[in-house]
Amino acid sequence: MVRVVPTKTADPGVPAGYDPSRFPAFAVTVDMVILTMSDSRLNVLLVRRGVAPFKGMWAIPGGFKRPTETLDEAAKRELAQETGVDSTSLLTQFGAYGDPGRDPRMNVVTVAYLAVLRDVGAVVAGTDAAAAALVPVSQALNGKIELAFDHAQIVRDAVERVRYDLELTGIATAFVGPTFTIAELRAVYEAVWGVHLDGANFRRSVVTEDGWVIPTGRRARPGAPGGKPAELYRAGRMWKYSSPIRRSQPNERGKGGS
Amino acid sequence: MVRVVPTKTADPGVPAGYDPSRFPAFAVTVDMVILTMSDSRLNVLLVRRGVAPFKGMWAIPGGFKRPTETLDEAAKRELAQETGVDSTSLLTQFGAYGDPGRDPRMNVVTVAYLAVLRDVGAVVAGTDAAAAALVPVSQALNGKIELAFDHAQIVRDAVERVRYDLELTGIATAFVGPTFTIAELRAVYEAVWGVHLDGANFRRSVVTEDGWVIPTGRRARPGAPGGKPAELYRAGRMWKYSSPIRRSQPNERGKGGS
DNA sequence: CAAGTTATGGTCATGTCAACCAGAACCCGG
DNA sequence: CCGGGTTCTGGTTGACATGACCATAACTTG
Repeated sequence: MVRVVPTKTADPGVPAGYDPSRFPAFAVTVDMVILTMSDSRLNVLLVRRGVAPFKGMWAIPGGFKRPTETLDEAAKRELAQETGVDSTSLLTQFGAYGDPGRDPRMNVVTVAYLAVLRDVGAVVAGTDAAAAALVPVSQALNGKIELAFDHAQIVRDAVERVRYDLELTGIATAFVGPTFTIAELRAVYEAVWGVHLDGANFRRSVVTEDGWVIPTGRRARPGAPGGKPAELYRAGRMWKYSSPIRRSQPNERGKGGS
Repeated sequence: MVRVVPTKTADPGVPAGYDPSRFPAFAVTVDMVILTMSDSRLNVLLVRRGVAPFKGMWAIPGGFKRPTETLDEAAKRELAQETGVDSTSLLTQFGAYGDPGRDPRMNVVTVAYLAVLRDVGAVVAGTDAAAAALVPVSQALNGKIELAFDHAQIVRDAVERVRYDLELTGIATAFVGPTFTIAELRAVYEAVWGVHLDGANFRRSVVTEDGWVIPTGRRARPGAPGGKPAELYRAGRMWKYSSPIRRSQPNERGKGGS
């Protein structure tokens, strides 16, 4: 089954029939999937294209990588350009897309980044409404809103990635504000996973995972329907791979996307 | 904290100061980290570079992406070219690398793929020993073997990725032959994670996860030191995210990488 | 003040998993 | 051929995690 192909193994980077000095030229772009929570739903930041191709259509923000910067730097620059947020920690590269013809103008390979932010409603409100908007990911994924290029697939992959990261890392705190209640944190899981979690059990899991959330002495004011005021926490360390809350299908009523 | 940046949001893909029709040109390559198990160690396939830059140094195989093919197709083509193996299922894209200066010749962005194969010793044996080799990843990562470009980092990231995938997917069966014993499968986990797992408990976890391994009636012949002949299995379906064996630090003596 | 709502704390039953033990089936050396 | 060593296989047990559920606290509105 494993055969030997002796030719070319000694010269990586040069496919047969190609002159090493003449390589196909590509444009490299960095595209950002900026996710946020608004009214208990997962939203993505979209911009309306002002130039051809796909002029007037919605797309995720992005831009050309410059030869003098790294991919991460390009992503950070784009994020700051779009939202004014300057934080590198919550930027995650999650995929590269290079299908031929994905950009009708030229050969473009794009590197996709995922950014998780707390409510960026201020950006949309302050900007020309036609230029940028936060839309629920459900609308962007079911075709309600048609996206330019292959951006629908990119958003789909980003959401899938954040679903995993929610379980494997402490990324959930990036969705909420600098101080938050356990219920707000639970709303993140419920929105992203599309499930319903028991409040009491969720709380126990979160507070026993020590170092993740840190209690501030204060309490939040209850909402309209009243209720006991919730304790306020702030984010502690984000760990890699320690799994605070686990996704499970057997119980926990809800959709539980399998 | 969130400020409005009205300029340019309507025109994604065009950084300030750049003419849209004149974008920086990059070469796009696809590099492969081909991992395999040899004598209970995790190995990576390296090739010796025959041309400048880094001529004579070890590197991971790769090549230019062609404008007419997708990234996945380019990876599949490269894998077949290097090993003769033609299987797309075990190819995973895991990262893109575009630091300025990573290739002294020109601006190159590379998309890295991970391939997990059962022993490809035949490939190396059939090739000129100077042209290709299987080396333990430990040697490639601790600097014992110096790699060209930023390939050391790419290999490091690939190993980290496979450590995760081992827990989250059924990729472990890709390391072993078409039929295998539970002990061989356990050796994969032990080598990749650097831990020691209890044989009895491992077996129970594997066989209860139904559909993953399928018993063939046959048994393997014991090795030199004897022992009860082990039952032979073949790989069943590979699932996504169902976690057969879990990584844990508290017990299971060994290094148990944290 | 009563009813409704949310947050928080606790109990309990179940399931999972690591640790451990025992027997089965092979090897080798004497 | 027999006994010790080794590996594989199956079973038991105890600690712990987790889901389901109940009770109380502390707020809201009417």
